[in-house]
Amino acid sequence: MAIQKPYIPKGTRDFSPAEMLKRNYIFDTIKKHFVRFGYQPIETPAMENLSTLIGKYGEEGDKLLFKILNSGDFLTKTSDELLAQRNSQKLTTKISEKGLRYDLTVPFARYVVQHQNEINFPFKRYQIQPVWRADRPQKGRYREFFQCDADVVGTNSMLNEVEIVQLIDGIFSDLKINVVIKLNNRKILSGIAEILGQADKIIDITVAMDKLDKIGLNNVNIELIDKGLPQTAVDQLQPIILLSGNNNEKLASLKSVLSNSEIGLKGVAEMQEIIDYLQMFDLQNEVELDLTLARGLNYYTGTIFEVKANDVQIGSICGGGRYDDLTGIFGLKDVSGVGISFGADRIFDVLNELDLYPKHQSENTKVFFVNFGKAEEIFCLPILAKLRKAGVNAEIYPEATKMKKQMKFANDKAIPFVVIIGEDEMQKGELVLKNMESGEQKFLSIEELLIFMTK
RNA sequence: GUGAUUGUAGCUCAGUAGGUUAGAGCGCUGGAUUGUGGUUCCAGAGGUCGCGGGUUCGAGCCCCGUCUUUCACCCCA
Repeated sequence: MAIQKPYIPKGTRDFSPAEMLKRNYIFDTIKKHFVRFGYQPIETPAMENLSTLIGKYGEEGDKLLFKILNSGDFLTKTSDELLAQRNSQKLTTKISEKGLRYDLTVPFARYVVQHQNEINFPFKRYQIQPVWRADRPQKGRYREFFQCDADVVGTNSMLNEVEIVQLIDGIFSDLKINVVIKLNNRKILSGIAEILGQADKIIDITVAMDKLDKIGLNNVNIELIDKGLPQTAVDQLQPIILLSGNNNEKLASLKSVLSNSEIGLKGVAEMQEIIDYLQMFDLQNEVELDLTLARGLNYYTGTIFEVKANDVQIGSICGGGRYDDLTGIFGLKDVSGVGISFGADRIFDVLNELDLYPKHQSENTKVFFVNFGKAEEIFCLPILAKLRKAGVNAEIYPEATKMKKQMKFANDKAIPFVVIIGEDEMQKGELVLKNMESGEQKFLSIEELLIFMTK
């Protein structure tokens, strides 16, 4: 058989032990904060029924779903007529019934409906799992990536939004990434469209406004005209797009601009409540009310969150919002929820670019024993057992090879301490502990080693 | 999905106008140093030039296809 060069599918990646240490640091940090706010873990299958997924992410999203072929000889059950049509979309529904999940929110909605009688509402759940999108890969964009979601359903309180901002702030402070936390409210956007007399064009308006940073005001206006907005409405929109000042000033202006829009005022009131509450806390990162923030309008109905890293050019690393009726499509009405999703892979890229990882990863081996032979093994193994029992990650080289090779092994593995026990040490009842970073060595008794490694 | 772009040693990259035996740095292996890694010195190993086809006396280099990479748009974490 011909030898084939191994490779992995487009947009996917392998992660080495060193990379996994870094990734687990991210996951552990995020998880720690989720738990601290009372979120509980769930997991859902990698694949869902296509009927669960299709139509939830818009037309674009449907195209990006990975579909799984049915088992068995499905073509024999397909009519010649259908095959002759060569209509991929139509054929797909006959030969594929399952797909890989596209995000964690829709599977969560499905979960809530399916398990509604077991769930204790308000239900706070977190979920850290991979999702798949048949997108064309580019920077910060993969076909398989992890999302870390925290959502709470069954409560309308703005307290949830306040806590989510605290959660975001806590996580990125811990990861040492400087971010700006952007907030907006879909109701405010609706109000703006309403006072412009363009309620039906809300999506076009917000999508265009969202590009302000990227393409500039002129191009935004061109796009608005392009989408059929009258010049008068565009003119009326200008002061809103360019709204400046601090959050309270922005809210005050909005309040007067939106005075004739009930929904708009509701949005302003919600935002005001969140901003007021947040003033009680000493947040590490900037919180900014940004009217040009649009995001997934597919299901968001209230607050919208988005987080951007200040020091790295990459898409948003975290985003979410409130949805009033996510579970409605699965038959459970009036369950409001709000959630946030951390993009672990982009956070990984940001941390790599800024090299913000802690020096020593707690998952790594802390102390390494050089192996000199049988007698030394017998002497060392009980010490290793004691260390491990005390919670110290420890290992011994499995063979009595050249010391140089063993030292290099420990060095390559970034192990901070090496214990050397040969004939001399066994006789004297002491051991040599080498600090691999400073190169310094000292003699210790076994008891002293245990105390040193566990402190 | 649209338009570009990339691929040569484990990694980062040279490779002249198409010419005989494809190079460097880092890494790797061994030695200097049989109880000391990370620094230094010496030596060595390592290549279907992404894959398939074509043009040519001759292709890493030119042409076509394909896969992959990166980027913009769309959209998004």
